[in-house]
Amino acid sequence: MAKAMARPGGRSARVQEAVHAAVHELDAEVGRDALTVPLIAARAGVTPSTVYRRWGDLRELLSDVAVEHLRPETDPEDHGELVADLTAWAEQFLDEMASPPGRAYIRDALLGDPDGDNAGQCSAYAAEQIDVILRRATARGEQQQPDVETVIDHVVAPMMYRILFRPGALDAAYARRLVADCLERGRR
Amino acid sequence: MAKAMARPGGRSARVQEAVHAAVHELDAEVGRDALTVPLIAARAGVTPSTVYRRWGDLRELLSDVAVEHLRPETDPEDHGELVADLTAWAEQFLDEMASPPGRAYIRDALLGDPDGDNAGQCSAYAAEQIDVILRRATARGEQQQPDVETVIDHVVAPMMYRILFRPGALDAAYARRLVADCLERGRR
DNA sequence: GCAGCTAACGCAAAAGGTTAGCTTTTGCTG
DNA sequence: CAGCAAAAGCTAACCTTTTGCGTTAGCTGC
Repeated sequence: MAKAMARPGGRSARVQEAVHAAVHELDAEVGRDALTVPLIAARAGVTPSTVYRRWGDLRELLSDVAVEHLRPETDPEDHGELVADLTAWAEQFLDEMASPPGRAYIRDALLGDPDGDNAGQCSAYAAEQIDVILRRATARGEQQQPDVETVIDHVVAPMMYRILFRPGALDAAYARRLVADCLERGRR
Repeated sequence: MAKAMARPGGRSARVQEAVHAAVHELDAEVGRDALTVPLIAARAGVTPSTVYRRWGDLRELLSDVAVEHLRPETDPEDHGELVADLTAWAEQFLDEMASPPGRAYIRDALLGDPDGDNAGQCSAYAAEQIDVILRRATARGEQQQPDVETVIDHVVAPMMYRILFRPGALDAAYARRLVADCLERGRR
């Protein structure tokens, strides 16, 4: 997330946008590992010292950009039933997060984040999506749902843990199993 | 984890040890953020280029050192019963990992780890400890245990997820609850 | 609108970190 | 003990990062 700006409108906002755009462009052109602050600054039409003063260093800048990529663009799809909604969402989440670019964004977001704000934001995104799904189920009158924290602990956390700490492959079946276990838990 | 050395004995080993020792000393003296490759190299009696050639950059070196810190020193304590063993281990694990130095080591380990080897090693440490606890329970004749993967998914993963992605506080009660839920799962 | 104020940016120089080519040392092997 | 190759030393160029100072641009109150 962008740092709180004392002057949200005007030049500050333009600079921030230009820098973020430059990161996107150069990431696509030269690749994530070849990014440097002077390179990004030149593309953004800004001096390097501006970037250093605003973001501190390259890692914090990339962390900000990564969080933008991890923000979900739409609400989860409605399949008419809690199990289906949650399963579909978990499958898509795992698919996106476990992909090479997904892993890179997660790492960047966690990496350049001294106070944990960006990481907290990532978690909040997932929590919001889950909350939407659970509220929908409530509106339908479905009973015995788990709460958001339970879903995070038993569905999101295992997937993220494996993405970060386990080299191996992850498939949709794993996501389905986690969701099934989690819902069964609430019914027993 | 140290890179595989073509010549495990002799100078290579001495250099590696000197550099690791220098990191430990300087970390204590000047603090984690003031560490630089030239500084570490000077303390280790080595030229910077040696460090760059062996480790690539500072982050990979710190990642290696962090994994050493995260290696458990002893087997988990034996309390005579699976529930007690697992609960005590989880409480201690959470306590260590959620502490400021613990978080710093986790971040360092994940950070300078292009291929995920170091992160995998961290996960393997936890898996080994859990395996010891479960084998003990088997030896006692306790039935209906979860397997290692289940404990990782439902106990380790939630704790690590919250440490990494949630700014908030974590207490021993959370660890106890996760263990209790996990064992109950196996018994239903 | 038009001063006055200050945060944010540009510029440039200095300091420090990183890389690369080449030489020397060191440990293994026959 | 002689030959070989891996690893470390050395040095110089390169790039990144920091820092101080002058300038611009957006707010605020009149």
